[in-house]
Amino acid sequence: MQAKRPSKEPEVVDHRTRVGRERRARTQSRIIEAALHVFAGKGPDAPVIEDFIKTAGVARGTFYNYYKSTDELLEATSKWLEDDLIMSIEAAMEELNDPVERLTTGVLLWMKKAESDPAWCAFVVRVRHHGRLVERQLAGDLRAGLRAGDFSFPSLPVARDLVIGTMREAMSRMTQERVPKTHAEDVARVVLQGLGLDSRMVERALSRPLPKIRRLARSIE
Amino acid sequence: MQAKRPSKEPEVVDHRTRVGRERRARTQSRIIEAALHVFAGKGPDAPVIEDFIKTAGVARGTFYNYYKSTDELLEATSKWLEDDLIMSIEAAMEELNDPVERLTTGVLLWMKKAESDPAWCAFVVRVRHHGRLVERQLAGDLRAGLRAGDFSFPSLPVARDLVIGTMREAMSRMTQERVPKTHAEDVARVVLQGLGLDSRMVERALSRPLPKIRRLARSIE
Amino acid sequence: MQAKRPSKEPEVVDHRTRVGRERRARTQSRIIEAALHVFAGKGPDAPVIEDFIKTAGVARGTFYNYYKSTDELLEATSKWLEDDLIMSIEAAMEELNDPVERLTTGVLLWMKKAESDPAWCAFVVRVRHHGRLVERQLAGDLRAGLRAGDFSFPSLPVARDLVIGTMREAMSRMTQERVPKTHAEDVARVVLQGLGLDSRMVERALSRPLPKIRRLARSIE
Amino acid sequence: MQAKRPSKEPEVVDHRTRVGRERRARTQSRIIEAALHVFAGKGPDAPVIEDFIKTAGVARGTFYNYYKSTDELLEATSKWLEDDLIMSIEAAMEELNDPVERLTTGVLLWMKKAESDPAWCAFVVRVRHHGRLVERQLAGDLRAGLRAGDFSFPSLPVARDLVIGTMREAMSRMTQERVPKTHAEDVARVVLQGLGLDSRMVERALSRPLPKIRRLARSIE
DNA sequence: AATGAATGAGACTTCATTCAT
DNA sequence: CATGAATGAAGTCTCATTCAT
Repeated sequence: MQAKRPSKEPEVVDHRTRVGRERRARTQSRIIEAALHVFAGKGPDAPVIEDFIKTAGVARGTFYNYYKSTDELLEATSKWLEDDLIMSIEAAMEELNDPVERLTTGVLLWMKKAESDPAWCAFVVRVRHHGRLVERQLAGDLRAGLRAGDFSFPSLPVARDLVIGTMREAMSRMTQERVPKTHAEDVARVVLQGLGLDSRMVERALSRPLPKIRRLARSIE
Repeated sequence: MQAKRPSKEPEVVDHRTRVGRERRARTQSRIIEAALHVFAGKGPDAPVIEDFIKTAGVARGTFYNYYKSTDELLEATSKWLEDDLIMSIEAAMEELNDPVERLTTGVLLWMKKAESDPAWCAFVVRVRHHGRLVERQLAGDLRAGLRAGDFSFPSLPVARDLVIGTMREAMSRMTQERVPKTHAEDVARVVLQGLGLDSRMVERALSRPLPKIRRLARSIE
Repeated sequence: MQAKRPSKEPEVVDHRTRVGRERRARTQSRIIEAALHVFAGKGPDAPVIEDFIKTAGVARGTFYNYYKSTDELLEATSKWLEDDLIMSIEAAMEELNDPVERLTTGVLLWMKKAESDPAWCAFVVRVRHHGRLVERQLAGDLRAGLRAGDFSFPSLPVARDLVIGTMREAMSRMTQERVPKTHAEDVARVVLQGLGLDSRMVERALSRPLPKIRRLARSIE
Repeated sequence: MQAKRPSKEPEVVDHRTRVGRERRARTQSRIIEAALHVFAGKGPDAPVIEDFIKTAGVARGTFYNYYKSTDELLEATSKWLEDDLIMSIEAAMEELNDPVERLTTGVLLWMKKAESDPAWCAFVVRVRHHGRLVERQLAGDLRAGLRAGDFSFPSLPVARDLVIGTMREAMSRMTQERVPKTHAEDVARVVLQGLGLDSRMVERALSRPLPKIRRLARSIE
């Protein structure tokens, strides 16, 4: 009650502001989601603005209200995907400590996600994007597993190439042909073998139940 | 002097024709070699005609005397590289029969070539080109090694992903950072491990001397 | 308190209407004042709506509540400036009759105003605006001075070019470099000389005290 | 005769090169000449690429083979005009030494040129372009005339404003209305008066015959 | 009135392709 | 064949204008 100000104004402004912000957020989502599909289908270089706006159903100018170039949009899409990833995979792995278990779980969840979310899979394959976080965690697990004597490989970078490279190719095939149900497991198996894990430990690692992840598929239609 | 050469060519070739033909061959070489570097540097999509003609030092119109589009040039460059590869690696492997030995040798020679020919390496990485021949031979060796009981992996396609993917990543890193002298060997080691080869056999396979190959580096400067 | 003002406005104005009207007037002022600065800085063609609304701190749509185009805004700004000018210079000259005195006073006051109001100066220079009134009065004074035998020049239009042109260039320089305190006087001197005024009369004209003007600087900050 | 080289090639190349260069020069001329008219008509800001290419009769892409922006074209056009000016006016004045004579001649020739070349006149008025050279020469003459005691004005910059400003306004009017035959002379007269030149000297300066100039009108149609 | 997101016409710019020499 | 100027379709980008809230 301290002020007599004609409290109509602030209300109105707030309402308008809120509505505007909501609309803005919705449009931005539509563009990013369109971008995900477009990039997944055509790669990072081929798409033209037309592709995005037609897919998103917005006007040419609207695009530029949000992004100055396709590069910027690519960046934003990658970032968005990474956030999504953190919500699904990274979070689930937080509680795991054993490097072998972590690595196994990581590969399995990643491949499962690729299966359940073809757009995400295609995007990662074509744009060759994977965040810093993934690389850092992978490097940590590899190093720890090596020290613990579980792994046996000649150098960290090459071990990393094995893990990343195999998964990439495996995902690449997923965008082109049907893969068997055991695909994720198969990939994990050769990767663990390649890292020099004892075959009994491979079996044990693969027999453990997977932790639940918050959502496997993104909500975008 | 012009008369004595083994002359697969038809005999009656007057001076002007010969000069023309040689010039033609020379110009085409310049364009292809330029293309190799350009594609290696910018990938398959980004380059524009300007890039090729500037690098090759020819006129705009000259380009179209040889290729109708950058796609056709990419095709030609790939083909040329494949011929080159056959002359260096495939030939050397013709005499080997044991699948483990063949696979080991193949990986090692491939990585050595990548080391000694950065443009080739960059091209393969960026353009993601590798010929049918390579895939076919690889598939054959994997199948044979599996049947022979040397290898142990859950499926042929995944084994292929392991080999190709690991090498690709390893080559990709070669275009960006310096790698140790043992790089080729390191890569071969994790790949063989990943295929389930017994560790003693891995050592034995890696200790064999490499066959000579006709030339490691292409002649273009 | 609201009741007592001289109230040219119609009497029965309820509170809401009055608030609205005041707000309207306030918004319009903000836009016009912003426009003055923007036009002064960028000239009449370069500015875009964005410039005006950002400077005025209003929303895009608000602009169109007042003006349909930047041209209309330019017109309005010019008009506003002219009104301002009448309140400052024209009014002060109403009482003068001698053409030489009027012309001298006009030039001096005009240049003084340019000194004291850089935005106005820049606007006049860049937009090349000066109202009809000024031209008419100038023409009258020139003709009268010529008839009276004080001036001596070959033609009215050329005399007008001398006066207007010299002042414009002098003002243009004021927007770019510092000018001495005597600038206004210096300009008046060469102009009077150019009009063929006898040198003793030039001195006499310049020694007369300037009439006061209502305000030299406009009230906008 | 010194060399046996198959002197066909150099010939051919030379011919082609020469033809190409000639065509290039011709196209560039067409663009510049079009630009002169377009800028003269619309000022420096309003024109769009379309205006130039339509006037010049060249394709859109051709424009960009020569200039990256309308600004660059404006620059080039100004430069070209300046070269033209040097060939017509500056050259004719080289032999004159007396500052009064030089200044009188300069003003007269300039105004004559403006009369005989409306496009040039309009360009100078709208674009407000005049080269450094003109300013420098003008400053020199004003200073010399002041020292010699012929001129009498309060400051060099203001004298310059008088000369430049008066001529600009006079030229501006020439683009809008018809001016009498004596226009050039009239302008010179008030300018000289304004600089404080004694009236008898004004008459004498104006009675001297004008030097011939190489060409008054440019050759472009 | 005021707001600001959305719009699309119209500008700019690139670049593959043609063609006369 | 080689040359490189000219071309114009296809893309990018800006900005005046509309409109629901």
